[in-house]
Amino acid sequence: MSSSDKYEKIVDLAARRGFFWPSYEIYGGLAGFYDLGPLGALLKENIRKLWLDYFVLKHQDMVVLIETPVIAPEVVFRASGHLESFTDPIVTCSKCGKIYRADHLLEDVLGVKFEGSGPEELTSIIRGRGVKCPSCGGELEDVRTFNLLFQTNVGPYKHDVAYLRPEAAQGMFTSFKRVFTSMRYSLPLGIAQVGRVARNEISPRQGMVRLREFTIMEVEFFFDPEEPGEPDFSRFPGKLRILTAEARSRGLDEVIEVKPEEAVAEGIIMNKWLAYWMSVAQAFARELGLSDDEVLFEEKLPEERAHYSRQTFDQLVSISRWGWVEISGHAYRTDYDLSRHMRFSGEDMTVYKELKKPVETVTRKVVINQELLKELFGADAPKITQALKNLRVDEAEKIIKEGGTIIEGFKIPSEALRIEEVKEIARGRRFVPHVVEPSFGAERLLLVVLDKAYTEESGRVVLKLPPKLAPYKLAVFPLIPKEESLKTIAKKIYNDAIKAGLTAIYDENGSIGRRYARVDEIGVPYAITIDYQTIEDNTATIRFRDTKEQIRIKTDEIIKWILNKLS
RNA sequence: GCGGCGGUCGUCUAGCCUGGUCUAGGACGCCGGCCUCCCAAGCCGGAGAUCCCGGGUUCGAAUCCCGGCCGCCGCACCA
Repeated sequence: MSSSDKYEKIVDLAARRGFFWPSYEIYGGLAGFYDLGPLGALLKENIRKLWLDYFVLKHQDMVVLIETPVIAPEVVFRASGHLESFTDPIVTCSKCGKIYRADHLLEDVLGVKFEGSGPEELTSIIRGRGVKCPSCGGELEDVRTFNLLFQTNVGPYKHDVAYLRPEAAQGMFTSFKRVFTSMRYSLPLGIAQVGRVARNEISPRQGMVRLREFTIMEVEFFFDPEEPGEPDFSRFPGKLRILTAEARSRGLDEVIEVKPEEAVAEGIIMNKWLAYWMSVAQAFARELGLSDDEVLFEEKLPEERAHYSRQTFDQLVSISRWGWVEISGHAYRTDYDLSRHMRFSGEDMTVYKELKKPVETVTRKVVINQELLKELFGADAPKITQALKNLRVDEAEKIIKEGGTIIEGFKIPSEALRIEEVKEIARGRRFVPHVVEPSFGAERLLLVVLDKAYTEESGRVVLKLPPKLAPYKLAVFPLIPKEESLKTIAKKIYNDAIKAGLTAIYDENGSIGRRYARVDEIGVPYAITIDYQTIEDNTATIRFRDTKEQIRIKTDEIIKWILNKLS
């Protein structure tokens, strides 16, 4: 089975059995949009729960979950930098149809920087300099902007422009103060969110891998850059496989294996919290059915990084058809976002931290002898004071040493200035927290999970999903459906399973083999069969999806047994 | 966005070149019945197709032509 075949089969299975399919199919579909079916919705929910466990609940002493809107006013994305950095000026060749980044094209041709120029400006430069398509020499069309943000309006007035968020992060930044105060002012603090985001990709292909609307699972982790605290690396042990930007820029694909704390010590990962959350991401991937050697952290090159990031690692996983696919991004966003929101909103986003010991600092200050100036210059004194006010200590010292100076035609004696030492006691300090961000795409994880779980056994599909992720946990079958007593017992077990909070399937249709095959195909890990022996001794068989083995167990212990297996 | 190829029951497909015999055939799956105490068994019956959408040519279009949508491949794009 080739890699492409396998992908085709997964997509086929997904549509046939109800994991996912292209949206709006009855109207011909819409590129970049997918529906999740009954099984897909359950699977995604289980992935979300697992993520929540790893990134929030296991860290609930420092990470909290919030929810913010999908739509945000324009100013948020002006502050975040997305309106600038998410908008590309592009120009199309009217002859061959090739599309170029207009500013990059002009940079290449004319050797001058044009970043930040508007489309009209760029168009007139193209016309004025007679720039042609570098590929075919054809005439270029007018420059247009392409923005990956989806635009909309709030309320009836067209000028109230708003955008659909391309990441959940901005909600965490704009509500940082609220969350921080409600969490009693403690750092480090992670704010997590699961939500829909939208990116107007120019040309989404790759099916479920690149969507125009998807679910992001994100943590913005805030910490004090000077005293970041110590992550407990022993919680998620193991090595990370890293492909550094340095190696990539030299054209190498040497993957190094290091413990996260060593990667920090060796300067490979810039920040210890960034490294810590990467180790959590690795452990999370393991639970999704990925072995450590199937996961790779690729450091992005400076030109590949988002505008807000100082260092970024993509967590890559190899799947059939598409090869290495990014399942999460790990960015060191520094204080970029909070500082920008401070500037645009005027809100103080700094955090106050008391020093363990107040620090006494001695600073030297320039003191102006106002009395003397008044005496000497009378009404002109304020003008001179104004001029002297901005002197630095070293400049004032020089004037004193040189016995005075001349300002605006007035001779200033050295006695007009003196240097004083001032003691200041600092009890705390204010700073803008720094942020590292682990960010996952839920639908991609769903595809990765299916890809890893998909197997075929003599022409039959067996979806070997980790039981925790399986949409349905058990199936219950009466061996001989026309036998009422078997049906009654089977239905009772099915109802007990539902009462216990499990997802279960009851099926009495077709031969037993067919029923097993049906549930294997959708990854049900345990199948319970009620046979004549059940009537005699109250035992039923549990059949395992992956091994086809069966064990016998008391019917009233089945639910407990399964719950135990899933915990 | 550009170029190439493609789109027929849930799925895979026959038919398209060479228009009518297509009220669109088959297989698998699905549903009902019979049979069967354990891995897609068999038999009987049934439901299921806007032939991707729109327009054109023609007496007549799944079939030929044009436009669109969607998918795949290449180029471009992908913070």
